Amino acid sequence: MKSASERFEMIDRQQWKDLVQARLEVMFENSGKEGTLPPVVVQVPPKPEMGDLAFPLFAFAKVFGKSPVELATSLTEDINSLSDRPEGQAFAAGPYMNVRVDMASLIEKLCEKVEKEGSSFGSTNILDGKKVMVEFSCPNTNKPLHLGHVRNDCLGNSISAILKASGATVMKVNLINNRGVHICKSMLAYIKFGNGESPESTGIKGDHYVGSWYVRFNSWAKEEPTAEEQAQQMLVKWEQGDKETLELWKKMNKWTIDGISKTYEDTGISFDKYYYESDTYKLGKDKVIEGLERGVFQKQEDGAIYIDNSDIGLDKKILLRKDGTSIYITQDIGTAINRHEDWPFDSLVYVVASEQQYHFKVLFHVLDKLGCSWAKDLHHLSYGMVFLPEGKMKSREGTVVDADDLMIQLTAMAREEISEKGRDKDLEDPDKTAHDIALGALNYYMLQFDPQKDVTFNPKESLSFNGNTGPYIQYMGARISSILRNYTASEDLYKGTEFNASLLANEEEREMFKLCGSLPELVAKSAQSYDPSVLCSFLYDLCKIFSHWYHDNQVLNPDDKALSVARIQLCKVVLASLKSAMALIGIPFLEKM
RNA sequence: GGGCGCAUAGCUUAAUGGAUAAAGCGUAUCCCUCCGGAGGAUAAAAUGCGGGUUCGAUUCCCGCUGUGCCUACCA
Repeated sequence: MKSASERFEMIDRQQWKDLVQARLEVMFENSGKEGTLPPVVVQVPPKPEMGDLAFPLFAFAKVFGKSPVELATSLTEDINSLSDRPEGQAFAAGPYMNVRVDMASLIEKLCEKVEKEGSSFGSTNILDGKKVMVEFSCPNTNKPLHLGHVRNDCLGNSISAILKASGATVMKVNLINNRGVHICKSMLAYIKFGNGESPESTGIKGDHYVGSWYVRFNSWAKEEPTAEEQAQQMLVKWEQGDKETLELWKKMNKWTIDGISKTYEDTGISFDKYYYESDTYKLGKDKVIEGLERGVFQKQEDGAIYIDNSDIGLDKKILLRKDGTSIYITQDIGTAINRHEDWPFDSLVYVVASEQQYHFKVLFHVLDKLGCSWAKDLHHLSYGMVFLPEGKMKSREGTVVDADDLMIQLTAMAREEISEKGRDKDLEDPDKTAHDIALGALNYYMLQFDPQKDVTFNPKESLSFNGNTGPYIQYMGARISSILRNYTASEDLYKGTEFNASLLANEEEREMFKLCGSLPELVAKSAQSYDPSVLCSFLYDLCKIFSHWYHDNQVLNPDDKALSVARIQLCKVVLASLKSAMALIGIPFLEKM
């Protein structure tokens, strides 16, 4: 059976692979030797001039009693003598047999496909009919977003777009963490020292304003030993529904959420549904008790309910406190079950940092024990931590990279660069362009690495628009757009000239078509591995080849109309591929910049 | 202590068990009478240590060293 991604391949590797396997078997039979042949592997040669497909023959040397080099020679002869082989040429390359496929027909097919599919080029149907819920962001309402949240948001937003492009119906959900003792801390500091001020009266963005009281609490707590206790008492009052406490809580929550919403808006992040922890934190308690009654959980002597995880090699985990109140995992059990009842998903993806891997392992196991057949459909998209050169970011010590500050800084840098390059007069709205460039830089930076891996953010070195960056990608899009505008302006010159795909035959042109043609399988791959970085690499590779190519190859040349028309076709395919992939990783496309 | 990761050029990152380990930044040197130089070209520079599996290991296995996270009746 073919794997999902192979259905989108422009070059039919499977066909070649089957052919090679079949011919090797014939050769083996004719040799009269005994034994079984190992399976054929097909790979991509490391350099374009080595062809499009490669078949290493090392593994066959032993059974044939011949060197891989000899095998490559005879296999190549055999294959090239076949009249009904797929279009293309085989050639021996040391211990490999490589294949150069016939590009002209592939190019024509690809151009048609791109023309037909337009901005949806690259999408696939591997998840058709699937309902996928993606939970991400999940901020606390006691402080503004920092770089760690930004990685989460970019990933969640991008992976949702990628899943959608794979045919799934996606529900993006955010669970606002708006209760708990940490929330009470900023409230308490505000009561003590706030003097009734507000974001409006101080002109400070709401989330930053509340965050400043959280910081204030922590400095106060260093002098005041009862501070922590007072915060705890406030939480008790909150849980008892104390009117004044609730009112302040509502007011301050709104300040923060309004502020965070602005950040979302500013960074292109959106959700289909918001959940609030204050509404959901009690869910799950019944489920845990139910589990106890069914004997899948146990009760300690002091009354706390726990699950024994020794069957999966983990420690036991408390699920309900001895006083009967919920903890973090109790709530997650409840919300998962609740969500599945609300919107029966085929899959639920939690975008949460790797530090919570243990938590999710336990959570999924608990749900499985509770008899949720869909527990196997839960996926923790665990991403690595974002560190600064000095180490981990700490809110309390003020060593965080603030999300808003970062955007402001990037936007200012972009705006300055626009002026420096004298582009103001060419742009309709230089400020908006600057903002889009900042957004491109941010998203590309956050998504270019393997999500699993920790990243180090060096502010000085990371904030760049040159080299392997979002703006570089945007720039190539703008340059191609510019060429296409020039073409349109002089279209009369080229009227009546037919597109001839065989004029696009140099290595770079072949490479670009091959790359663009592989976009659907790359989108499928990024969906299956929950990894947008695949698309970042695609974009960068494509732009790099295009940059080099158009530096040496004039696209528009009235003296050679056929060549110009062919190259314009290439530009169109590249541009469509860029646009599609950029949309999936949140890089705004710019006609001009 | 136990569990889960990670270790590739000076720095930040790539590389389905296969061909000369790929880029960006930084460094050095070139290129605008050429569709917009946020560009292009050239150069120096790397698989932590020790075993194993394999025809072949950056990739898989074991040990060591270093490093990060988790190991709450916090979230």
